[in-house]
Amino acid sequence: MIKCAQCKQVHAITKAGIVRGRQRYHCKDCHVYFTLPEAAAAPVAEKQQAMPTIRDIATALNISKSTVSRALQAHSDINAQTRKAVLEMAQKLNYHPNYMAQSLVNKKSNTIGILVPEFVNYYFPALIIAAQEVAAEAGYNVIICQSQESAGTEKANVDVLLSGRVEGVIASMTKETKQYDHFRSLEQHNIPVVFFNRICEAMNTSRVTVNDYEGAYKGVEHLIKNGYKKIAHIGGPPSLLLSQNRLNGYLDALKKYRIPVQEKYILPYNLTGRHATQCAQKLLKMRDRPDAIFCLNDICTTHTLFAAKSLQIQVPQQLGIAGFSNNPFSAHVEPALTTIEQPIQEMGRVAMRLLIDHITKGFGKYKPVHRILPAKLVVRQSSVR
Amino acid sequence: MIKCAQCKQVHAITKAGIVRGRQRYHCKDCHVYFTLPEAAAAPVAEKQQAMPTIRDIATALNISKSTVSRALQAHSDINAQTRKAVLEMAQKLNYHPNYMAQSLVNKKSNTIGILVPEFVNYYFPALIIAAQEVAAEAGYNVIICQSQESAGTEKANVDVLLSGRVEGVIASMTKETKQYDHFRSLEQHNIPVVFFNRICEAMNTSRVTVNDYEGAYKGVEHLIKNGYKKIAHIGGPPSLLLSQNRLNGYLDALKKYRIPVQEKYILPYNLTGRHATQCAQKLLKMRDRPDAIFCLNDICTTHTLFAAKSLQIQVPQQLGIAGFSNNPFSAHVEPALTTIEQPIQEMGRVAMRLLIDHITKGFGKYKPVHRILPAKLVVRQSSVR
DNA sequence: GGTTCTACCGGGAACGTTTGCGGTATCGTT
DNA sequence: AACGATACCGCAAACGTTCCCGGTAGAACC
Repeated sequence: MIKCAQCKQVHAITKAGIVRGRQRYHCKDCHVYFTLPEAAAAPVAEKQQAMPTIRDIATALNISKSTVSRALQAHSDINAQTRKAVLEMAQKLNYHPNYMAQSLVNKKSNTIGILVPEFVNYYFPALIIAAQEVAAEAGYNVIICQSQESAGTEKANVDVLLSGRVEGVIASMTKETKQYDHFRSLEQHNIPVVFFNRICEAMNTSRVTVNDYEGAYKGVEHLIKNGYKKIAHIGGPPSLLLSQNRLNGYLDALKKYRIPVQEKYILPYNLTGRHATQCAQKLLKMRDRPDAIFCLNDICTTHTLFAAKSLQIQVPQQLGIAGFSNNPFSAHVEPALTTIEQPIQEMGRVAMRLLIDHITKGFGKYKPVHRILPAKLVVRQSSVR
Repeated sequence: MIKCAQCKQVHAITKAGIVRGRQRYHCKDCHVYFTLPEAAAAPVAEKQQAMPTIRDIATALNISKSTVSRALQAHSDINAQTRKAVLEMAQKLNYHPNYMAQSLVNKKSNTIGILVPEFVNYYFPALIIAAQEVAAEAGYNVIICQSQESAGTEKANVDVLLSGRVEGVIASMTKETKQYDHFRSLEQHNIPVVFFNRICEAMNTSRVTVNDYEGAYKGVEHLIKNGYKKIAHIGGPPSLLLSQNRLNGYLDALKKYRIPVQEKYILPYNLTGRHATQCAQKLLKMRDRPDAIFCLNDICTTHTLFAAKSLQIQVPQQLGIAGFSNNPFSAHVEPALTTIEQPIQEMGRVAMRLLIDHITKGFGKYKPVHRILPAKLVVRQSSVR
């Protein structure tokens, strides 16, 4: 129950925007706007005196702050002695330059945005950390945004990145994103974007993906060569390019080996574990049951494996399964999963390196490139009988 | 080969500090300081014109920037029409407030530091992402720093955080950190710190750990109750409190069940996979071989398992093993590992929530708390015969 | 002794915000 | 008609930097 800051009443309060993360309220009676006082300036006031500035150094040494600034930057026309004195005083006062003030005047935030749909799976966290690492080496901080598979929050996240004045963004789209205005808005502000994994076809930006088509092709080919003949595919949301590419790899492998495509064997799943299980069960309970399933990813493969086990279907004897990603657990389940290795960390590093390259080269001067990392087939027990 | 920016010679160049992440050089002949030109101001200049400010909105509407600022904040004494006009113009110009300028005047960075030793294992990335998530919900960005198990870079990282004017830090120490001046310096600047996992005993800050002692005790007790009698322990670096606590749990469990402690059965390992294997082999090649090993973590347990397999030692018949952490793969190796579950994500969330609580309460007003999350025994095949 | 050059330093504007304080209409009241 | 209250808006300082421009001292030169 929020009370008005003035009349102390509750009844006429409405929310009125958010300022710097804090909810702002409006009292229709008093016509007054206010935020809750709690996290007010109290701790800040204390903090302030503790943080010295170049001005403090300057007055302590009785010189100007211009000189201090230059001394700290090792600028050429500063006497060695004064420079020494400044550095010592900075040390003594425990001075730390204020990055935000520097960024403001330099018009350079040293910040890069990372925009991903979710954190629940192993994939994105691992990639983010790898990307963050190369950003840090290049002197950049990162702002991490999670769109939670919602196009709306994705848009809001781009606003945050814009306000943070990020110098570039690496991004992976939501599965429901169909409007690209927010990404275009980055482009308009000359902020380079590199898409990875879930790329945006409509945008002419750099991209890094794994070779989804080839990976799926190899996986299905492997199943065929191991004698499986009725190969199903649990795929991904058709909106994602990677789903399409993997599906095409699946289809072309069948075509190549003259295996007729059965529509009923192709199921798109919505990337949730529940649905993966449902799809697997649906396939496995068919009268004309497939004898192999190629899954979109290892999460899906694992659910398929468990579904098969609970239906007393032997893997790999009665059912061959293979997936995509080579998640860390994939080698350790029983039987171990055949999969297409996706170099997660490497993707993150490559995307970040590309982006930093674009940033330093300048927005106008680079040609977008599409880096396709090879997809390697890793054969384990789940597909070999 | 760096050439002087002036004389174009190479011989008299020395490094002279770093400015905003870029190496600065000094030519002793020309007495000139310079940085490499590449990443210069060129792209920035383009970027500038594209980013509107409140001034742009003000001139477009022929009002003052104060009014614009207040309108954007939904301040009380702004006319509804002008406010509407401002918001529309902001929309039209694609305005985004500059967070750095706001931070500068508000003396509030809305940033939190995360300081961890490494990214190679599953543990820290998972925890970071979980912590970042709750920070984001509260309107904070994070700066992630990796000390790479080096006390020196840990210190340097704290400087970065200080310069970023972070409002708080969650941290996990390096295994070699013995000086705490850098953490004290955070304290001096009234920046709250919450340690997790690898806590700093010397500092009176909040802490969140898993109950290491109890976990180890339960694990060893479980081994004893399953008939193992010669139980070894591959522990961690003695410098870390968690190593000590787990060791004590191990010792007390033995004591409780009147099993004599054998010094030779206790090996500290340095957290690398190689060394884990070495320790396991050393134990398993003893004449008086232990019949069970309790490991510091599941990484170590896995190496121990593989060492046993390669020595043809049957697990769990000839050797019982158990570990700590419940890594995602632990359930899937063969045999599945008995382990002490460590709620990683929960630790990250708890630490971040505690920190934000401290920040909003104000530095002076909170009492440090020690949150000890329960350690749950997860029994699987590796320890049951 | 005047001139030029070099080495070094300071003043002050600028970056994009917020906000205290003061100002000016407008309106109702007496 | 004079007054105060109210509603709304602008001026300018401040946040902590960087950097252009100018200034001054001493040295070197003719």
